[in-house]
Amino acid sequence: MDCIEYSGGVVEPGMVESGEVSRLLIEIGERAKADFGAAAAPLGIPVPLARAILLLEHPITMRALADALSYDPSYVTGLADQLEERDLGRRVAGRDRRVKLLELTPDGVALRDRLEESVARRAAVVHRLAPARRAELRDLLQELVTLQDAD
Amino acid sequence: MDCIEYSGGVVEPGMVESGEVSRLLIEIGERAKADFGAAAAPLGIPVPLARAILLLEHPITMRALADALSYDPSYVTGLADQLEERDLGRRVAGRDRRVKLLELTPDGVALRDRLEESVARRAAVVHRLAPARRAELRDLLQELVTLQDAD
DNA sequence: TATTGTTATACTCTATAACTATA
DNA sequence: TATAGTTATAGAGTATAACAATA
Repeated sequence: MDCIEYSGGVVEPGMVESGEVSRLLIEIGERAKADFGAAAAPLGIPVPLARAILLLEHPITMRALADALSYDPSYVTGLADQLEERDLGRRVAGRDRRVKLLELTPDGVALRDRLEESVARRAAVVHRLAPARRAELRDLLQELVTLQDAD
Repeated sequence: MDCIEYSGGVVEPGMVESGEVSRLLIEIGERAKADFGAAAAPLGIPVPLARAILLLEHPITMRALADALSYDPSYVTGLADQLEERDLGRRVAGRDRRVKLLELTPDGVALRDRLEESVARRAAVVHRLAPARRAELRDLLQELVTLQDAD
């Protein structure tokens, strides 16, 4: 037969590799986050705020930002507060008066550029891969995001 | 010319993609961790402990475990305590009497099997990928880990 | 009734610093 | 002197629950 016996039951082929891939994604995600933090720290920006800033290329709903970052909306309220305190971003009213759009100030845009550059320069984990392999990886990750967002 | 101008300076080709890949790795890593947590929660195991258990296929030094998990050794002390409290693992003396090996008890091994099965089954993020693509991804991630461990 | 965002709060995760014991 | 592990503690990160306003 084509299945694998486990003490807990029977698993379809392909599932075991899924577990392996999950473990690797978590492990490498942690390392990537460490690199990312090291790139953002000199600019005085903690990781969650830096992640938000990079997503603010266009104005975006607080809720949409929460979804994109996989954060609870209540946490995004705090991030938006920090952006305003630092004059990096502001809330603007949407047409539906329940929603608030978040957008970067000129200072925020400038910081975002510096952040992008710093992150790209210090992406130690990724930088070791040969360019062609890096492109393959980007395509796979992009596919993964797209597949999940389709739900 | 072959370079890209940034407000902060000039960046070599390939670096920008590195930043993009870093961002994707963090984003997907978070989603993978959420799936992982959902798989471990029914077994009563928090994420950091679950990650440790999956790495304990063979007895391993506390320091080696810390490195593999990218945790500070002081944090691994706490994880080892939790394993012992739950009778899932124990510390055993090494030949060098400074080091302690961590190994799973029979209960720990049983739990590890169930954990592996549950994680594989509920790896929602990864499961959407076609098997061939999944294999490519695994190879790339494995390459990434190997490259970094070579330092 | 469902959705957006906010507040207050508490919990989980993780590192730092100072220490002990062994090498 | 350098390395493995521990202790105590503090800080960052994140979610939960209850709520207000709008749809």
